[in-house]
Amino acid sequence: MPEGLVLFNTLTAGKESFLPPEEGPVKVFSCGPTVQDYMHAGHARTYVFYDTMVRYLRHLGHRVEFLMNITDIDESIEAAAERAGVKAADYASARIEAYRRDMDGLGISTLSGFVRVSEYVPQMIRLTAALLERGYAYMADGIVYFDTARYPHLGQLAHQSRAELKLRPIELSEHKKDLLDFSLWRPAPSGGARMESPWGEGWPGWHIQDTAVTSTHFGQRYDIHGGAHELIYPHHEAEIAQAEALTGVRPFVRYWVHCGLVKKGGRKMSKSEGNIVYAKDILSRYGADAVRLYMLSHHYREDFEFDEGELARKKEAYASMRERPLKAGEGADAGAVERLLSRFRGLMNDDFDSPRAVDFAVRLAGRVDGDGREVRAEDAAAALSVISGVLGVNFVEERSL
RNA sequence: GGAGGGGUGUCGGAGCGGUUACGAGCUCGCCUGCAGAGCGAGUCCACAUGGGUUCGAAUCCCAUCCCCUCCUCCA
Repeated sequence: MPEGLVLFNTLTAGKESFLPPEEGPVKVFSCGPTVQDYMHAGHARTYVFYDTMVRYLRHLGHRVEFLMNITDIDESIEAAAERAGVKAADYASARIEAYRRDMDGLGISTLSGFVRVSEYVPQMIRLTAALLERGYAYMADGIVYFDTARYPHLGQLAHQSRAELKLRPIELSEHKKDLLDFSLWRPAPSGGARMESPWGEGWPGWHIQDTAVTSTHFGQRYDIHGGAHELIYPHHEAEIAQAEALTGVRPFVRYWVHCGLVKKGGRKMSKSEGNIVYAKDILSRYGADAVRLYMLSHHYREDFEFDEGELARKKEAYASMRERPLKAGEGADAGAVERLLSRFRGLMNDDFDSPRAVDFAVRLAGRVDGDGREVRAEDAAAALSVISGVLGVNFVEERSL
């Protein structure tokens, strides 16, 4: 087992050793939700994973800033608000509150910022203006487009050439110079809220929203960008193009860490498929510990079928484990505890192998180590107390003061 | 075309170099007025294919075949 954390980087399509930045905290950004509806199990999986990733990085001693955006400007929100007969802004605010409740319910406690993109419109306008000024963008039919022909590295994340990318054109329009160009600013849709800009009242493009948030808080480069792998193209590809065109700093993000999707009925869970299971429902039925245990028992890069029976079994397993809880207390042998934790780290260091780490924790709760050898209750409890903090699952009963 | 994940006994599903995982189903037995539940035993030690490394591979390496997911918006 190689020393230190190794993670899979989509950009290089391979596992790499994680090297922290030369100075300052590890800066982590993950794509957050568009608040058109409540959080579903797929979102929950994603957020639980990145939360765990950040907990683990902190456990390793890194200082981490973890930022997530909330997309609260979107046609789907306007549409949902109209169906509900309320104003879009009110609708978005209510859904954001619901999201915060679900995030809390899931034990996602690592965020240093969970920000609404609508508060970053001035930055989006500034970035768009700068791209226009430097010739990386142009106007056509009232829309400001990013000129992908000017950026030579498009496709680096998806590992595809421009020709291959063109097989899947985005944002169809006859006014674009190139099939691959994407919008930075466009006129407001009818009935939608309007935002002032030098190019008329309108809306920011999707991709510039995240770039505005991260450039504000993280500057020209940051360390880890997360999100599900469905976002690689065009979203993440566009983010890279915008940022690097503007700053010339490559790579814009050092490690791209994409997670897999949750499926239901063989297809990815999504509103349009109509196969959604809401996070709030599984939380109330099974509890945060069981839900996290279930999510983390699948490796983050793996797509998996949402199986409620399996989740129910996790709940039972967790409940029976808690019937005779280990109590964190005195009498632990520091050396033995450290050996157990180093074993745990060995697992997590291999591209965040949470399924095996969870298995290890469950065994430890039964006072058995990874080799099936018995562990003293005091040592197991002390190690589990730390592991609980990393996985966000309570395996021990903390001593009440 | 690209990327990721897989191919294990009837099914589901572990396994990460060396003791039959486990669960479900099925079969038989015990129990029972019958059925079920429960208990016990069994379901011939299975791992996509072909090579290789090794004293030893489902587990590591190479090649091949097949399956699933994702690549408009989307976590």
